[in-house]
Amino acid sequence: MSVTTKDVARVAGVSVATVSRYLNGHNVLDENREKIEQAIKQLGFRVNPIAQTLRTNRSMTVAVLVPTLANIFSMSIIESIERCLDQYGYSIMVCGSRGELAREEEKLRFVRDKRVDGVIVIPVGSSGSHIAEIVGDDIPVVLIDRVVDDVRFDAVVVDNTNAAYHAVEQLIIKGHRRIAMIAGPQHIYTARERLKGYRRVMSDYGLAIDEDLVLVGDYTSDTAYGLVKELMQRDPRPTAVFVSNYEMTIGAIGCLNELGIRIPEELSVIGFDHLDLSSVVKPPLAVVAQPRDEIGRKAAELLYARMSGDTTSFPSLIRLKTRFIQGSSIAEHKSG
Amino acid sequence: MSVTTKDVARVAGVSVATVSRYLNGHNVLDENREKIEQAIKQLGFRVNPIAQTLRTNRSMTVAVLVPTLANIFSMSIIESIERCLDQYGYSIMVCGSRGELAREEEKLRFVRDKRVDGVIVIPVGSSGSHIAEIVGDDIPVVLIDRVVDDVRFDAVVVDNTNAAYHAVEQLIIKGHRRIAMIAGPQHIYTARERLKGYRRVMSDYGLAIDEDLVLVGDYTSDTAYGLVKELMQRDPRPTAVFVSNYEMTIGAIGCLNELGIRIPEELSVIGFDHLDLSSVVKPPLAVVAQPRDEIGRKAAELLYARMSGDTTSFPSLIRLKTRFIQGSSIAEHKSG
DNA sequence: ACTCTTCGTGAATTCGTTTTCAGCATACAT
DNA sequence: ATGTATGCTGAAAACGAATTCACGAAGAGT
Repeated sequence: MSVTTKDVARVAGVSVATVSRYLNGHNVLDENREKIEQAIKQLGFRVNPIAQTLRTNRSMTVAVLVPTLANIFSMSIIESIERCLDQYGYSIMVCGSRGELAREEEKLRFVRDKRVDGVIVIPVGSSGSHIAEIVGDDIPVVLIDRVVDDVRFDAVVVDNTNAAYHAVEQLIIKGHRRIAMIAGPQHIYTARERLKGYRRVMSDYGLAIDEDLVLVGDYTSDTAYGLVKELMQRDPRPTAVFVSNYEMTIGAIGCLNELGIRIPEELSVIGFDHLDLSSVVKPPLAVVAQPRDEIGRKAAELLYARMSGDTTSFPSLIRLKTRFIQGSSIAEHKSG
Repeated sequence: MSVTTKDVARVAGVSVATVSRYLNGHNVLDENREKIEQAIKQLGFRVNPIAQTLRTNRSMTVAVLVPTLANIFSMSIIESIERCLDQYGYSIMVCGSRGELAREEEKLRFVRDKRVDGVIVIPVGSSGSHIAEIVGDDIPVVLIDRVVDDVRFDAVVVDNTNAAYHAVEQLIIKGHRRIAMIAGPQHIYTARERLKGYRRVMSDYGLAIDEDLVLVGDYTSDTAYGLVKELMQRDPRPTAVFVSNYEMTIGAIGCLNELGIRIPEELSVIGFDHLDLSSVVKPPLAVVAQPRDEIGRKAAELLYARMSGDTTSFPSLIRLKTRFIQGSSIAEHKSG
């Protein structure tokens, strides 16, 4: 059926061992090299990566495991990982955990059995013991976006706390006092960190936090829509709001548009993630932008280093900076 | 190192053949079944999928090959494919062709060598002969979003021509005559189809097409930004514009906002794709929405059927309907 | 001229499964 | 009692590569 090293060996008049050595870049007599190259070309030989993997336990594949594929954050990251690892000859296998621990475990077992050489994962929970247990020490792991608190892994994250801190600080500087926050689900690392940033800056500026203005969503657009609706019924209303992820920003803006609330005259708004947004919304939205490409690239580079046996400064926590995009959605607030 | 069928066989006191038969659901003496199950549990045995693939040439994996990973269209589709095939025990391997034919070929060869059981691809060009040549008849292929004109493949697409037709028709019905279109690159199937729809409806309504109002972009946001800027310098200006993909819609809206052009008072706008957009933009944008989940699901189901040996009505072309979201970005035009 | 390395080689084994094939029961029909 | 289905079994041969090992032919050193 398909052409194997055995065929190549036969045609070239050498043994399969020599063919194999040639393929793996070992030394081969020039004479044999030529005959082998000729035979390979003539037969259209391509090495069978499956057989290779069975024998060597290396697959030149890394797994990327994320809670959900269909959001811009995951996708940009997957794209940049693919681009980066492609250069080194690695391909990627993507899996969705759908935010379920059981599925995360199941997928990890699956890719381990598939002999992937490395794993990049956005963990669903704050524990990583199951990850360590499943992939063991054989397979390098790099966490993205979130860290776990019980196992030491390499990780690439952004400085969520500072990002939130600086964003809210902008509002404070402009005179806002009643600043609301649409927070994310507190079982998710980034959501906790961002809320922490909010609390910290409020505290640092000596502002009391009205807990009625801190609404906890679930990182989805629909829920945020409802929360903002609820928020705008507070009396007195907040004069500004910080929304802490992309999907929720979408929902929030949609709601405000529908309520006919003018930005920033009636409400100053800072969104999160996704640059496009800031230009599409009128007025241009101030947002916290994550360096998505860089996250993916750094994670891929780090994983590649680990897969190549480089264990320098393990575990290394790479914390990237976010960027604040000014926009025009923040108004000066004449304090009262 | 790892525990194999041989170990299971030894512990259970049967032969590896019997273990294999048990694993593949063949008949086995109840007595042996019990002993094997016990041994498997005791040893924590997991079948090695690589060895399985080597032997059977089946990997329970399908490849998804798209021009770019990092856009919402690709990702939604990949997500729904993953969800669907996950049920059947298949996992997916995603690859990006970056719109380059050479890379598409290279990736196809790669996944074929990896013994994927099926391929779902958004082809970069309008020819599919290289696809047929590389994957041959062994591996089922389902095209998505675009069709090729030289080979018959199963395909799942949307009715781009009608989508554009109906969208522009809305504008015509509201009295618009100077209707601009931001078209996509004409080497891409969907872009051609959408432009065709525009031309057809204009012709059907007996409207002359001002070629100065048909600007061809490259499906990217930045280019569309420039094109819209150019467009608005036309004299007389168009009274409406139809933008024919998501990224270009982003760029167009961004530009219009920046120019301070009021929608729909000064310009009626219809965008493309991505529901979120219609709510975030003020006023809510009229858009043509593609049934992204359905595209992915149908493609996955079809591929699954093919992989299972069902060749009913091959090749089948599934053409899905788009949905027109009304929005408030279209004004009545008092014709002059 | 002699041993001692070094280098490239081929035969054979291995990776962990599935599958073929003959063998051996047992059950059934005659 | 004999013959033939039927059902399950284990030994062995795949699948296609990498690797171990012993070996022969050079080259180096004395």
